[in-house]
Amino acid sequence: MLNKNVKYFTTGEFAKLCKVNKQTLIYYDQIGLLSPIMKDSKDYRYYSLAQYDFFGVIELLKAVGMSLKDIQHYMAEKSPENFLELMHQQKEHVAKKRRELEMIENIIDVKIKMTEEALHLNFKDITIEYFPEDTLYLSKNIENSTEEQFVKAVSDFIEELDRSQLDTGYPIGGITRREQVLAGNYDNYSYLYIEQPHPREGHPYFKAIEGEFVIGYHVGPSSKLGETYTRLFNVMHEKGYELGQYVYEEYIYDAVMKNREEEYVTKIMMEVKKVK
Amino acid sequence: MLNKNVKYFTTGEFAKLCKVNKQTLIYYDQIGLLSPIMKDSKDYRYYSLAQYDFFGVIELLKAVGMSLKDIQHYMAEKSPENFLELMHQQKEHVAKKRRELEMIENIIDVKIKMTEEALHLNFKDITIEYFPEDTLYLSKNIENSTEEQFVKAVSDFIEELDRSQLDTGYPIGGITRREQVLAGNYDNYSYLYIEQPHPREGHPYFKAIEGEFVIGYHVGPSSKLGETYTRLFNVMHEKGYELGQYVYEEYIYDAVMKNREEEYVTKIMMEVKKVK
DNA sequence: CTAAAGTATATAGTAACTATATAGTCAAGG
DNA sequence: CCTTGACTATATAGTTACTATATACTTTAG
Repeated sequence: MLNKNVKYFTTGEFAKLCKVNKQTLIYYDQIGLLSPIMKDSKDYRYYSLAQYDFFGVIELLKAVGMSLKDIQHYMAEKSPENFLELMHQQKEHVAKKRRELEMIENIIDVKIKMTEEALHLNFKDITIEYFPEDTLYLSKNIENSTEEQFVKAVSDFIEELDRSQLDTGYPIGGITRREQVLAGNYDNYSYLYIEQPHPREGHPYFKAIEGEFVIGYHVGPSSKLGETYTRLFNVMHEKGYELGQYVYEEYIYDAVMKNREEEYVTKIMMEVKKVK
Repeated sequence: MLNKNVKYFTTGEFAKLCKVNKQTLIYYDQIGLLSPIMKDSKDYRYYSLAQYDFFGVIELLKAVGMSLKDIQHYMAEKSPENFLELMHQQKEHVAKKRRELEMIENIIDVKIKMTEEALHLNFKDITIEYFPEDTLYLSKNIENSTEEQFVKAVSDFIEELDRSQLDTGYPIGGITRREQVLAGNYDNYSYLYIEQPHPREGHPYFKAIEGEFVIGYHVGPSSKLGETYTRLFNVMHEKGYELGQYVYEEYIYDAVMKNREEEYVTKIMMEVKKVK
């Protein structure tokens, strides 16, 4: 490269150039990945500027997730052809990682939105709110399923979220049919769901109907859900509403809760309509 | 969350759900990061679906680069406020990492382009080519610099490339003034440069002039550059050209070269103009 | 009732550094 | 010339976040 016969860098200088620990260069030398172009009689290491380019390639390959061992193997039989192949592979790989980061950015936005909402929340309030139409991704039907079927359905659902990148950062919720709720079977969900603010083509989505919902929060174990449902029903009747077709339950995000509160909080959203 | 009083997942089931090694869950339990909601008399672990959400947050925080220790510290004093702050920090952080990946994608494209060019190259050929105007980012002037000044200039230049994200994947080259070349001082560069195919605002760029260039390759140590320059001058004169203002030298990328070729290859691009 | 598949603990190994301890080298100032 | 501080070196141990292995107990399917 430049003035390569003129000046060498000591380990310290070269480490500074490469922005790594001096020990890292010594380590790379030890494993034979990048050895100084020259060592003097006192075993002092000297690097050339050309080796900075070489280090740059190591950094690039590391950045795309290759192990030092793999990098070393590649370097052992490098050729323009091999390098091209490697770069084409890694181009794909990096693009995938970038898309993953973009997903994470979306998830973070969702978490922020959800947490901000949670901050202004009083778990004792029961409200009636209008929700616009909302797109949900549903699990297969799990009504009246056995434990095993339920576990399998959950696994499949989560598997599908992963494979199709449908994990939006929203919590996984459960949908219970009106009839089950009225019979007091609050845990007998018909579907699991996850909200999809930006639905994509090619998936069988479910549209939650727009309309009015009675919203309340259940604090405590699900065995006592009945008490909260009773409170919700009371408010519902008072205000002149009757139960719609589905009830939606979501778990309020654990990582957000204050530590000492050991209790679970479940958000309950009941579809309702005015009594005629 | 869902049916939380109904069904627990065994370590194996939960590991499958979370797509991690079973041992990883045991490890998380050991360090107290994520312990099963319940252990039976035989010390079998049982996880709830709510803990899957919790695991998801751990994954998210891991994905943004937090250490398990930091995650643990956060979890020890989690609150909506802390979580919000964390998410806002990490949003920035992730965006930065995404931009880094985007840069890597660009660099990979450049490497592919360069390597494909190198594949069709015969180092013995000397050609005359027309180059359109090209934007370069230059180091400070290093003509007649001492060794120390040179090392400092290189460090500063690379530092600046890093800080301003000007590392495009193109090699770092050197520009020599016509007078130095004619005097045989091929190593006395006036500037270092790196090509900037997508120049950004706010940087003092140098425009390499468009025009015709004599292109040749020097194989071997820079001490023998003179021989190659002589060949280039011969071709230049034969074709009725004279030397322009600057000569550009680039090192042909080491990681691309076949392993057994120990020699350095330098690409030399001489600005030339027709003799009147 | 046995075999396979699952659970547990304990321990060691891994990658890619990173830190520490000890010792030799060199350049600058008194 | 000598000392001091900033370098250099090697050797070894520690770190993180797993991962693998060995051994033993438990559950489940045929």
